[in-house]
Amino acid sequence: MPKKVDHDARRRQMTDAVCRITLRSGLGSATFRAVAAEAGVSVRLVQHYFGTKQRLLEYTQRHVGERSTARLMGWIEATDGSPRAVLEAFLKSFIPTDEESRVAGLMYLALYTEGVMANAGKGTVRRTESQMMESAVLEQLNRGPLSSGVDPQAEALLLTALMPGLGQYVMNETMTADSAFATIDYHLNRLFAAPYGP
Amino acid sequence: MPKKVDHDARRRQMTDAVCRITLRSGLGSATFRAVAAEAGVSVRLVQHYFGTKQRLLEYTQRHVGERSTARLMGWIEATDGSPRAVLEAFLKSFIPTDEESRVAGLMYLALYTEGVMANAGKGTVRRTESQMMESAVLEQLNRGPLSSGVDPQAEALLLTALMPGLGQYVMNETMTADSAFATIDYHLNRLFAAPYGP
DNA sequence: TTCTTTATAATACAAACGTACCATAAAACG
DNA sequence: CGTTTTATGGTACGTTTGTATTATAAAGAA
Repeated sequence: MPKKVDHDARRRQMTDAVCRITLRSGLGSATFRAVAAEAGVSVRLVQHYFGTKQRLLEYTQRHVGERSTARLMGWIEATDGSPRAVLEAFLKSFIPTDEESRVAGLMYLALYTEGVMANAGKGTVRRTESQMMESAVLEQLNRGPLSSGVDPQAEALLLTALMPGLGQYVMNETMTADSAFATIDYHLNRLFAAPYGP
Repeated sequence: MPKKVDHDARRRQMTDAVCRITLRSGLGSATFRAVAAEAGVSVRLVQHYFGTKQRLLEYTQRHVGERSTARLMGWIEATDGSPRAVLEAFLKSFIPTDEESRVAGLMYLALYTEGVMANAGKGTVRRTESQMMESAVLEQLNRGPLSSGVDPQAEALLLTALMPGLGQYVMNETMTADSAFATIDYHLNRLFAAPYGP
């Protein structure tokens, strides 16, 4: 048998190439040939590890998602565990602050758009991610003391819709990451009751 | 000289074809040949009126934008002119409710993504639209009596980032248009002070 | 009518794409 | 050692793309 190789690492090497190319010149430029050249391997090898292009993109999406999740977990574990702090970390993880999170955001936008477009008329869309996000937000909201007049359910929906937009505005430099953070802080301040009463 | 023809109407006929195709099977499927077939004309004619594909997409983006603007103006003129009502109409115009606005939203997403990707590393992005939106929102917020603790500037930023997200969630059927409307109403209620005091 | 300009058409072409096919080297296992 | 399995490479094929080329019909101007 041939030299034993870490398939997952090899795949990651190529999906990383997909990310770099997409970041540089768009998802449409991530062809088999370009990916192979960027990863420093032959075209045949990309075929060997992914077979079809659709699977190449599926793996890319998964890898990007895994990194973002790991990133989020790190942020959350660095908090004191209070509902306000956990929620803040969760929300702020959607704001790109360095190259890695910028790549993740751009890849998500590109792949999400592709998916929405492909299933535009078919009624087959992924709503699991946003639903998971919504329930995670709701869970934290239900823990903490909220200001009067705050509807946790409505706020969870609102925050779930707000975060991608904030992230994208930071990505295309409409606003800085700091002002996105400030916006999150501002809104959370209006949501949570002060420790000594509303 | 040949028969006189309304160039703009002819172009619109073809950009409409681009929209229908994009809605059905993605922007990538909007090739010259597909657009020509969908519009019922020859490929050469599409070339004649747009020359290059980039210009075809530019015109499509402009036409979609014009329709959305007209749609928004109609909504606003149907209000009583109060800051709360104008802002509500403005925000709700981002929620797709019929086929036309659905198309507009999808086209915007597709073309916006294409644009973000193309200029990802170049620092050349269009931030004019969202800045115009932000100042329009701010203008209305500054008119009306706001609840205590509301920062108009921060809220304008927040609403500007929220609307595309809400619109997209309605588009991919994560939520219904009615719950998006309810979310907007809920948030505006927390923003504006009641007529008889906070 | 005749001419000239423009709308429209059919098709050709080079490039790029995803994928299939054929070949080779090397390493684990008997 | 030899065999077999697998990673890897080079390349060819058919399709589709955007665009260029050439040609024709028709309608206003003279």
